[in-house]
Amino acid sequence: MFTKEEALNEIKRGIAEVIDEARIESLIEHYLETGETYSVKAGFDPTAPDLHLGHTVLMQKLATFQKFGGRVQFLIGDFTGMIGDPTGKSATRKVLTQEEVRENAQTYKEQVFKILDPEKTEVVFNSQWLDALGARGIVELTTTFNVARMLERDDFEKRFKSETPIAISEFLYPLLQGYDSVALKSDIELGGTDQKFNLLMGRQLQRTYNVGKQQAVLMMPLLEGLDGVQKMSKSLGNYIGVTESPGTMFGKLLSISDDLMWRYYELLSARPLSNISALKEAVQNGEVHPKAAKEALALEITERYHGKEAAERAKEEFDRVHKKRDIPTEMPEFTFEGPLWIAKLLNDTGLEPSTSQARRDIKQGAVRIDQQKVQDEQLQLQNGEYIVQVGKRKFARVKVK
RNA sequence: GGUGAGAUACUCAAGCGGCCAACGAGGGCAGACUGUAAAUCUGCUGGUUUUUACCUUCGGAGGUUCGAAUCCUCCUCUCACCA
Repeated sequence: MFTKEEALNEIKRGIAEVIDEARIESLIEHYLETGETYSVKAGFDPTAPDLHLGHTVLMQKLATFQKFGGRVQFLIGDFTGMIGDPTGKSATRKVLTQEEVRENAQTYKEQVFKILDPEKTEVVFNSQWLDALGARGIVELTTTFNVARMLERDDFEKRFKSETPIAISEFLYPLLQGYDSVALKSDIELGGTDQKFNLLMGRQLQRTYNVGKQQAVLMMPLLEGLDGVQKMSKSLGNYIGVTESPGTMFGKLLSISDDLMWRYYELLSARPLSNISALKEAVQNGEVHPKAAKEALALEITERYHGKEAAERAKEEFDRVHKKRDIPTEMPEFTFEGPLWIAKLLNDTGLEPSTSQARRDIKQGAVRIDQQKVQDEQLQLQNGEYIVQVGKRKFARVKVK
């Protein structure tokens, strides 16, 4: 079992903001006394899920709640997805078919249950109750709120002042998301900091609709990407996707800076806080090498998505290439007709984007054949098998006939 | 609707008739150093085996000129101010 303090510490770990902490406290107290669980809601977009570690921060927090008596309401916003959360960028959204929503939900489940306990998770779709709401229900819902309050939302306010159009449907989004909390009678809702307005709406509506309780709200920060500065996102290329290969995942995790490592420990690791602070201390006074700490993190995360064996193989492979300066066991293979100019070969194998770039790298001593630096940029490869390498990471096995 | 400013390589940003494949910064790649990194130092960063050369690039289309990213005309788009 656990103590209330333990639970609260883990729950508050890494969070950006909490509203109504007292309520969370009493929910946990109640659970400890009576064993009665409570519900924790989090909503997700039904568009194609391409999850990266940034998304998993929220999942991790949900998993924490599951450890401490929480029941997760994993909400897929298939109805609200039609509107799209109003960021002001894209006004209209493609409406997904039933089929697509189901497929995406399936993908979510596959990825999400690597973190969440399926026994304590309920997957729900908001079309279930929002469809039933009907025109009458929606009109009623809109009477509970007024435009002035709606315009308090940051992005609405900005857009209104700058006279950027706001569709009426966009006003509906926060209301509908809030109504989800009414329908689900959630005790707690989790979301990103950007969701604050919507999350509070849930609280407000629960009171208006006399649900008999008001949800506490917990907001998670956005995870920094590999560069340690900007938020992790696919478009910035600083992400680690949960479906990436074990080798790639391990390598990327190991390449983050030491500072960022602690942030990742805080937000992504399943280790208890006490364990992490002990580790941090050990690193600070030199007992544990920072690299060892980073390896442990990389192993933990890689293992979560690919299993223990694959994670360990990824580590061995990484050590082989980087520590021993050896060559990897597997690499792409090519066969060409010889004789072949080295720069052309580099270009043809995709190791270099152009022969010009290849020449530049040869000049710099970045290109190796069978571990030997290439000096002559005019080098012609004759028949044989070679292992060609550019920089530290790019390899290919080449057969010349 | 009117007036003014602008559109340059991945991004920002110089250049304002030849010395421009285009200053500089960021990013990226590579080398050294390491712990794999980070920090630091160095090099490179349109393409092409004619590599002290050639070809294609400076919003688009034309034009002036021996020669244009730079000047002229039209077009498209962005921003600012006025109404």
